[in-house]
Amino acid sequence: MEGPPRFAAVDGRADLAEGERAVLDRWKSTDLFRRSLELRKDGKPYVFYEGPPTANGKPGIHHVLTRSFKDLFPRYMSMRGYAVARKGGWDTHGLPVELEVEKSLKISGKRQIEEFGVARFNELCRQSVERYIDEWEAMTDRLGFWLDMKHPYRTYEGTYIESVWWSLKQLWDRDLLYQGYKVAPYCPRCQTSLSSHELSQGYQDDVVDPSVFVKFRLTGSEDLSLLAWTTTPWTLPGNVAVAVHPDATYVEVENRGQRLILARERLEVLDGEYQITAEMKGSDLVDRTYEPLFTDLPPEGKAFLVLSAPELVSMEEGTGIVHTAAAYGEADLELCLREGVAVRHVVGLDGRFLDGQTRYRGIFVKDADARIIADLEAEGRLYKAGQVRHSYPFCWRCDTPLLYYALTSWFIRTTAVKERLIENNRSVDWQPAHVRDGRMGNWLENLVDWNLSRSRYWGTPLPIWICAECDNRRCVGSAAELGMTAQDDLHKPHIDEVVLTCERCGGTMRRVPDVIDCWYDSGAMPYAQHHYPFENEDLFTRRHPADFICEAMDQTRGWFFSLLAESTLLFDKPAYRNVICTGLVLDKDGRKMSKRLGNMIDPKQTFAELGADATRWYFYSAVAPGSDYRIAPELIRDVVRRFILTLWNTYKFFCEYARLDGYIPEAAALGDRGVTAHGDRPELDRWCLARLAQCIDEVRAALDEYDATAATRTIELFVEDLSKWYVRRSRRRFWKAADVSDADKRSAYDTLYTALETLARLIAPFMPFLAERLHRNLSGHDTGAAVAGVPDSVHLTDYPEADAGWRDPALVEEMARLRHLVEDGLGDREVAGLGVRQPLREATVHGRPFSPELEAIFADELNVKAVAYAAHGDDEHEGVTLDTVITDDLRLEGLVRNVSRKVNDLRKQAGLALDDRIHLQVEAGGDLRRAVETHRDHLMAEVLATAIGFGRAEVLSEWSGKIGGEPCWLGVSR
RNA sequence: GGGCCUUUAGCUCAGGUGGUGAGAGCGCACGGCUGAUAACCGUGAGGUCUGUGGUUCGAGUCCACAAAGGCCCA
Repeated sequence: MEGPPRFAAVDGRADLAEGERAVLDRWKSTDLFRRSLELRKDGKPYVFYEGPPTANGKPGIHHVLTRSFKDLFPRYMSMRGYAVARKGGWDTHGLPVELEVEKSLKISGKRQIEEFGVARFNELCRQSVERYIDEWEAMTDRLGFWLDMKHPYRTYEGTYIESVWWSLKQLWDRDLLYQGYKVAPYCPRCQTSLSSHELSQGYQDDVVDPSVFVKFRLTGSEDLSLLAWTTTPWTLPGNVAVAVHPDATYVEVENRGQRLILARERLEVLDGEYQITAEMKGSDLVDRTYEPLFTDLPPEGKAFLVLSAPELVSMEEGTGIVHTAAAYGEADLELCLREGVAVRHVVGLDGRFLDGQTRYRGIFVKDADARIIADLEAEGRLYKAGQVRHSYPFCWRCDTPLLYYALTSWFIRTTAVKERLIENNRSVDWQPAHVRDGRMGNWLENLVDWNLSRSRYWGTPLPIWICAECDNRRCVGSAAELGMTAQDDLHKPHIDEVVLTCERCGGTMRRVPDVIDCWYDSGAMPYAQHHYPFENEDLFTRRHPADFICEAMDQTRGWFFSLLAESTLLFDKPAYRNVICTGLVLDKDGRKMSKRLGNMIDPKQTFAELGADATRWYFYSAVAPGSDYRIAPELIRDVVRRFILTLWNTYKFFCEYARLDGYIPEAAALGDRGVTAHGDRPELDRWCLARLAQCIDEVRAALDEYDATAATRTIELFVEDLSKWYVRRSRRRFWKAADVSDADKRSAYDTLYTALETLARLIAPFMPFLAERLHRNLSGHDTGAAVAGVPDSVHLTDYPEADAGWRDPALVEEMARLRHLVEDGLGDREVAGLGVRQPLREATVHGRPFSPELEAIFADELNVKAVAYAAHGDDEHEGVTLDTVITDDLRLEGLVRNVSRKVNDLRKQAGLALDDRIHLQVEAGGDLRRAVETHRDHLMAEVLATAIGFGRAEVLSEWSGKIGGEPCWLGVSR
């Protein structure tokens, strides 16, 4: 013994969850997160952006998934010496928040919100977004995710809104912000458009609607008409064009005295006999004009002509000629805007025809269908009318049939920078890689202008004021322009009371009542979280773009896009360089988690039962990023058993023996003996360090490529090798009764210590708690014996770097060969029916000779006295053959080994300590007695006996039975 | 309707640029070993690599189509 134990005793049970809580307490009481930031504050910045969640719902296991990755890389880079600020943030605006509040107030719709009072309503929204903030913080904390939640950005703060206003003003000044039309599903009773989420709730099947075939008479021809089909006759007064497929074949037919044009593929819609009189391409029809069906509200500008629209024309139904009402169909509007065709409404916001539409003025559109059909019939414009059953959307609140209706909206001209967006996206490293040109790339290729405005209440107000007199428009880029500051409440309804004077005519300017899409808020976080450009210009410049972000796959069109778009529009840069998209979290059967199926996993429970480390490790190692995660408690439990406990037990093994022997790792503490020089270590130890070096190299390479899966699997393999080969092969070196100054024992300690100490740092970013426990004890902090300068936390250390002297690929390969040959030999033993306890004379390796040290390992594994080699050709498989002749000597050795095995069992049963010495009593006859006598010294050493007596005696623990066919009694006492 | 992803052993997953008999862990069966750790070692059973075509001397891998499931967008 060299002194008091340097290492604290290690519990047999790892008790992971309890250990994690203790580590958390220590982190808190020693202010560790702050200290870790302080330590690296002069390092090169590594920029991480936190994608803000909305805290109006409880955090789920899928949030744990992304947060695990969000923690990993900042921790890794911090250990690499980078300064990694990690500012938390909350997304606070938006329709989901409003809907939650509506629900809690038991009100619904804009009218009722206005009656309730927008000021009170928005105040409730503000409170509601923090409802679950405690749970979010608790989850984040318990996971070990180091994120500054004390100084988060919130998208509702005045400073944040002001930065957003600044950015919109930038766009305004460059003519990238404009007012236009957008067709949306619209409820005329609630007088609001619906989001796609609301829309999907309101579909009804088997809705009966009219099916109408209408004749559009070509200009300059008495009786030749284009035949078109629609299920919404009320949109016919709004008709401005018809669309054809330019590549399809169209025919002119005579049918029941009428001359019609339709697609050849759609002739089946005709009733009765017909005769084809001409054939043409769709493109031949383009630009032909026709006579309008209704003339009482003529559009101003180009209208009533045939347009080419391959995306609009289906050959599955209808006639191949599509009636186009610009204001009442999304694709219709897009087409008309593209072709410069006039867009005008014939229906008001209440769903009734406008006064100008004299024939149907004031009639609700759906009620006008029958009259319109009758009028067309009377005027000879109807080919036929019937009914169809199809699914049609209704308002989920009031069951009113929804209208597709063009509303005034404000747009960002994202299409103007489409090429830059595509280029910037191409510079991003996506994980998984296919997202870049797949999901994201395709989205960008089909980019449309960003519909920015929402006619709602709880959001960043659109900072545009319009003069009531002269229609002059002004975009405001700061609070100061309004005589306000960022500390004022810039939300509705207060902001709506701010009236400006028109610079042009002196008239009154009022704000457009809309708020903006909350996705724009989230995409503004790189600059708005720092109140740029009003403050922190330097800070923003250094922290843009981000080096790393991570969110779930569904953010492609969400945050991933809003970040990229704003960064490109404002700064012509990508917003992030590396991004990990995680897949979904599914249950074990691949089903989505839902309350209904009862297959939800509560993170709190998982943490309490299995720990955050195991959960994190599962997410890193289970599948490649981007794939879906199937998750169940037993899968995480498997991580504990297979990996964590293996590591824990190796660590425990080391500490137990190191305490017994008084081992101290530091060279300085050992005077002139020092740590074992690399060249003096046995080959097994050099192999262990070579594997360690290989592991470090691979882990660093994987993390540098943001491949957590490869990194964790590499570590798993190393821990397996360490425990199941290095420790297994080295056990006797630790327990042999030699002083720790014994060079071989010292080398074993030095090697295992190095492996474990390095592993603690290697796993620190992945499993911050377990790593901390290992580090604190191995560094001596748990016993107060730490050497000066060794950090009290693993998270203040540097990430491991492989020692060049350790690398030895040839040795790694040679050991792998040895282990394969051992397998082969053990297989042979089984076939021969010879247990491994029975020594054999010789094994013959058909292959290259081993070095003497490896040969000894090989011989010991196979329990053979000697190893011979036989030549074999290069193309043959290497193999082992055994000499299975058992001599008398060999048989006696086998018997002794059986005795020592039994005695060690008795020691364990008697509860003796590892280093307790015993007195052994043996009663046996014949060969067995002879064997014990012959190998007396060997046996005593094996079982730590100070004496062997023959015959029965009073003992602590005893056994009787047969060994090698001979009756035998064994007893152990102190 | 469009885009993308997934499909390999009972389960969870690996299988760069196509190359001799398709892998790991868990589970199962058998055996061995153990002061070897909620163990360990060995052997074995278990696969039409979702299907159908194609390219090729050769396809789990490349191409096309199809099926099932998933995500996003219409």
